[in-house]
Amino acid sequence: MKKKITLKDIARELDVSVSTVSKALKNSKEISKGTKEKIKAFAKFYNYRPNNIALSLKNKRTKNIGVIIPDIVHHFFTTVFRGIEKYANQRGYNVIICVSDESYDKEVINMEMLANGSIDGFILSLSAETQLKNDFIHLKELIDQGIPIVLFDRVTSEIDCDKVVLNDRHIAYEAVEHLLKSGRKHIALITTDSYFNVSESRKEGYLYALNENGQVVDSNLILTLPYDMDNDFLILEFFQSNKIDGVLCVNEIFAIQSMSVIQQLGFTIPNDISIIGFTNGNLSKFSNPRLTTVAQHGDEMGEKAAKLLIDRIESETEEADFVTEIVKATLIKRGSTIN
Amino acid sequence: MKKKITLKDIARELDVSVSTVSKALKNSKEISKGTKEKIKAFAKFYNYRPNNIALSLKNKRTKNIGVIIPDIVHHFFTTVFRGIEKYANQRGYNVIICVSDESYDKEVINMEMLANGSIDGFILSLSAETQLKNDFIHLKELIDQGIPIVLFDRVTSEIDCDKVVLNDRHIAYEAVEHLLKSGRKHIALITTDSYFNVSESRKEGYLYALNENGQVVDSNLILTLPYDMDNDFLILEFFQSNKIDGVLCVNEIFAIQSMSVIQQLGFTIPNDISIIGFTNGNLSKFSNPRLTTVAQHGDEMGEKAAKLLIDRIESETEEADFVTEIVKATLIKRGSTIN
DNA sequence: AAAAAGTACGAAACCGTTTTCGTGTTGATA
DNA sequence: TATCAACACGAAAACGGTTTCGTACTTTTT
Repeated sequence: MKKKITLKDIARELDVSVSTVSKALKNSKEISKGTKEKIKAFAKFYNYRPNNIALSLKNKRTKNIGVIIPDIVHHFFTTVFRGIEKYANQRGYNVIICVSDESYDKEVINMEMLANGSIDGFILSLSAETQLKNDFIHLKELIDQGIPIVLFDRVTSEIDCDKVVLNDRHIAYEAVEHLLKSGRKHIALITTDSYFNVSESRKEGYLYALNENGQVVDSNLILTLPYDMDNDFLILEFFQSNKIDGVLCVNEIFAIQSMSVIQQLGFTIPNDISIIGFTNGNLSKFSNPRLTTVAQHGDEMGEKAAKLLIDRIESETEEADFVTEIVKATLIKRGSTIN
Repeated sequence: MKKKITLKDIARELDVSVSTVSKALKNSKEISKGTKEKIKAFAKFYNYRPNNIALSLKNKRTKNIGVIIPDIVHHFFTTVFRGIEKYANQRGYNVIICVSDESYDKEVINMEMLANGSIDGFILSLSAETQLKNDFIHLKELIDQGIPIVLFDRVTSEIDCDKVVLNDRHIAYEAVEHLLKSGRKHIALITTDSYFNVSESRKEGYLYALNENGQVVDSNLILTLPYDMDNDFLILEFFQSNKIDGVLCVNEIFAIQSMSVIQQLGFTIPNDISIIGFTNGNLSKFSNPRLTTVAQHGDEMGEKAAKLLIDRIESETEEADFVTEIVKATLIKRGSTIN
């Protein structure tokens, strides 16, 4: 077993001091050419690599960023994470990830675990429970300690920090307009409980599009489903008891479930009923017909969030103003709507 | 801004030594009751938390584990990761994740970045390129340095370490038997290039099941597709030019693509052709008909891998023998086969 | 009353780096 | 020949903890 070699080991073997070794490896001009070469050769031969932990302690920089997301088995979050990881790696950062599981307590515990020196900053998307409780002291305390935070997607106006969000309202508007343009008259919305700020924004876009186009809003055509439950029956009932020719769903699963129910009821898509979903994941890509959907560009959100965070971590000058970056969603038109 | 408080700060304020503070907070009997209470109260009031980095340096234990996976936007890997994260957190470990992107070089770079003190051990699934090159010196070197490694799913016999794998061969056998029992005679296999050990095992199971049941193996009925490409046309051609009444696909995407092609060709599922896939993700759950598939129990694999790793990290006694744990897959029977 | 034992704390080393501040030696300058 | 840079290196502090060992003081034992 070849144990990792330290500066001290090199110093001992070469009969110089630790400081000389350190300087030689950093190419300091204080050290003579000969000594430098000798030390470098030795270090290379024994594959010396400085110990990250010691560096972190010295520099008070870990080069780690913490990511807290509500769920990892979820297409959107994984794409965001991929963007974060890719960008962070490019800048020499590693990513520690914790899953809050939509729980306030886990979010708090995870953040506290990491905040004691393990990371230089956080990127997070609020858990459902946190949004419901509307309690953000844990975030405030960390910010108060000088730890930078970037929120993405599920954000809150209660916290003053950098944010990355989707233009949810506008893209929902655009989606509904797309339905209207193909002659749809009875457009439904299938959404989640409104404590998700994203659902709320999408609903606003939906309502706005109807109003702008002189449609009356029928509240019966808005179905609010609990998050992540088995709601096939509710959806079935919804389509049975309402006259609907177009639907906007705030996520991919609702859209696929609706598609299944609609086909079960003997309607054809998109002729009888058009559907648009959110999230351009495998479900949308491989459904039959292919689902028209809103691509949220998670990778881009992740990269933007990571850039904001790392820039702030590395900024010497205190406190640039906080910014909110808006990622523009794209409506991907496929077979579930008439184009 | 309330900076984090250190032992030194407490010592200074309370006019005692750093060692006294440290001992008091650890409830050492060396310290008098009064002093302990005073120090604890102060620490609590100022919300003292020991610095993880300093602890890591002292203890030579980071309480971090490194996870290297080929892809994060992938149902199976995310479920494994969820299992790892859940178990590791329970035991007080954090998880640093790096994505190799199926690239050998990235795998090496990521591992080297983390190996210099950032983590206590690795859990990884080999990248496609690594399996293709069949080059594992990076793993060997780390093991040689005393860093424990656990391989899962995409493993290799070249490396002697703890492993967690699925009983791929057996479950493929079982899947094919399920098709045979419902009277299928012409069972196809859609698989990936054989440098993936898992695909190879599944193929073995397929062949074995046919042989055991007195079926002749028709090599035309084995379609090998490049990984993660657009192969709709190849699949179409495959079903057009062969008489097939049952298919086993080594992943979910191939299964869904096949389903789509089959339906496009006017066949009905499962009556004309039965399908079985691998991975019980959303695609399988929400397809039409629902896909009979092999549940790989990623969560369980992740938990097992994390347990193996942490046990080894924390084992004082050197070198227990390496084990290979086998997770039993389950065939989930749904509408794409006849039961 | 002297010796032994117990109590409560501090000093210092250590983990692996970086960095500041000497310091001894050499060669050049006045 | 005394003075002064320049050169090449080492000692030590610092990051924030833990832990071993020493010690002054008090209490118990003989």
